[in-house]
Amino acid sequence: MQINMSTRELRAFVALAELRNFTRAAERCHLSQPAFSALIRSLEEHIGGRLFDRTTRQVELTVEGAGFLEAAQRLLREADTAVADVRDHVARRRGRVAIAALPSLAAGWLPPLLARYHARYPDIELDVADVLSDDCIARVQTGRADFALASTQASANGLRAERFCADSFHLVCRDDHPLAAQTGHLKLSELSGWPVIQLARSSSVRQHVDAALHPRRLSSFLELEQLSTVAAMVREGLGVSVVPTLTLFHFDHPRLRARPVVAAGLKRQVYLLRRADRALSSAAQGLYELLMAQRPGFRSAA
Amino acid sequence: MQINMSTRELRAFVALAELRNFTRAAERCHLSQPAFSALIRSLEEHIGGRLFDRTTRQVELTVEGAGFLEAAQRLLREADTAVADVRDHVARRRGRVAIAALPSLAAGWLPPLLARYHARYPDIELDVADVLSDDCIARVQTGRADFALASTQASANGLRAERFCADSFHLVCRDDHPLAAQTGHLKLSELSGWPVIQLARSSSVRQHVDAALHPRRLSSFLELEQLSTVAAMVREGLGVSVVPTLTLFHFDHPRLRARPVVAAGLKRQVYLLRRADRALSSAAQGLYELLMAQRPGFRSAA
DNA sequence: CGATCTTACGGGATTCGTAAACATA
DNA sequence: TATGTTTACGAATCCCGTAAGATCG
Repeated sequence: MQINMSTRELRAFVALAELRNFTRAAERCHLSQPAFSALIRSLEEHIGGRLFDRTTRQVELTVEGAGFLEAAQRLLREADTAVADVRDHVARRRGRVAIAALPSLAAGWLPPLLARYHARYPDIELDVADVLSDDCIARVQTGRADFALASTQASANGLRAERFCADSFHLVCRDDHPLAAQTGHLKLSELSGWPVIQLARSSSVRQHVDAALHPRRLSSFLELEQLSTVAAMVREGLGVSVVPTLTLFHFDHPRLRARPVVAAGLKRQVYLLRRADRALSSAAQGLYELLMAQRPGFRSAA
Repeated sequence: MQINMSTRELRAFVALAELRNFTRAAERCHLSQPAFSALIRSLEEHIGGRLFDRTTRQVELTVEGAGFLEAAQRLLREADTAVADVRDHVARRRGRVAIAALPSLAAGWLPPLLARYHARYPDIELDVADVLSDDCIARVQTGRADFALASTQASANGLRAERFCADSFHLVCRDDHPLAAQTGHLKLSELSGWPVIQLARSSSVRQHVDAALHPRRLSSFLELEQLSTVAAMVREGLGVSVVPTLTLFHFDHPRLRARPVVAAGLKRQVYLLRRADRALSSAAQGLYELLMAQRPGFRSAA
């Protein structure tokens, strides 16, 4: 037979067991003494036996009550920590957020936002996977990431996608390059003939550029994996490159110039992907809200 | 901040977490669905955050709620076992009784009563110390025995004594002994001249006999520790002895005769000793009541 | 006789169930 | 539209505090 028992009853029981005095135990529980007495009596009735031997002058635990005291104290401790735990998680005093983001976002735009999040919730563990789109999706699907910022929509597969931001592209070249002679927008056609340093075909950046040019192709003589390497090559004058605006921080150098590129369809959409069947944890929700409030192109690129 | 939380709230939470459906979870808790809904809401308010993400069509644990679920299930398990434990002890389904009793009582009169107690409460552990009075007292004082049957009053020392029974004495001798020629009561004076086999001076039996005779003394030529040895010696015709009535079972033999002894003050009082500051456990109380109901000389010597 | 627990009882808060409103697939 | 949750609300219950009563040292 299962009983209804409240922490208040247990606290009353423990107080009386420790103080051996109804009046003082009632005070500790912020109850009138008769109310406290009734509480103890009801607990004893529920349990089906005396927990205390009492006269008007003396209150003592029964042998059975002494056994219950240990259990009651342990139960109270555990109940308190259980509640404190969930409160901590809800209040973001503890917890963990795991996200996945394209390297181009993870390296440039994300860090200052993560810093702000960490300053606000210093005891939340952060796990950022700077991986390509496919891995981003896999991590969200398997629950290893709470959400992801990637450039594929992937609306199927139990994921929910919402548009996060749109990233345009820039030409980057050295200041002594002919294309650096002008400022302002650049048409893709102006690139023809110039050697272009590109990223590997597996990267979403490269795929966007290729798709925008189709069926034309840039004259590429060098393919690299990392944008930072691309920047170094451009600095050496080996060629120019076309990169998303959000990655321009890689090319922040006195001798490098950037010009926006205009081309139909040359726009990289970034989506925020999350599981459709699961709500975000409080900690993840906090990061989500911060990212959404600071999404590039909507208010201020942080 | 400590919260009031009841097992009913926890059970409701666990039911909803498992069934993911308010209506069915309410049924399991024997509540109307709106009442159940209010219960969950109040639990969430106390905790300060959502435990479930719910629409009218879907109920899912939040990440925080999932963490709380484990704690809630553990808490319920422990609360149930704690209550079951104390109930078992109160109901004498489990427990332990330790008593101390004079060897003369422990060997003859006590065993059938213990057997009855054990038949009634088979899962109560029994611990009987068949020791002399001083040890009986010490065991009760130190808590190693719940109560004791001994022949010293020992009203001081934090013990409470109540008269248990009075034991008279018998002469025992072999059928060919002159004292066996008569039946009926025997005066102590009739013993003079006959060799008497006695117990050691440390035994309460011997002390009673000596006190009753004072300042006379029996002609003792043989002192023994155990009554069973006394019986063997008497059977051999080495002498007679004077022993408490309750120990006559040692002398139950075809060739042995027993005659009641009349003498002023030759009466052994047996007291039940218990700690004054402590009530008996339920298990001990059960044995106490059985022993009191069956005390020798008050109704029937079992 | 004084300190302390229990009982009695009226008032207030809590909680229940029914019924209606609301929301989502 | 059907299923299922929330809101509204009157009623029953529970629980508290004051005051009187009982009990033990």
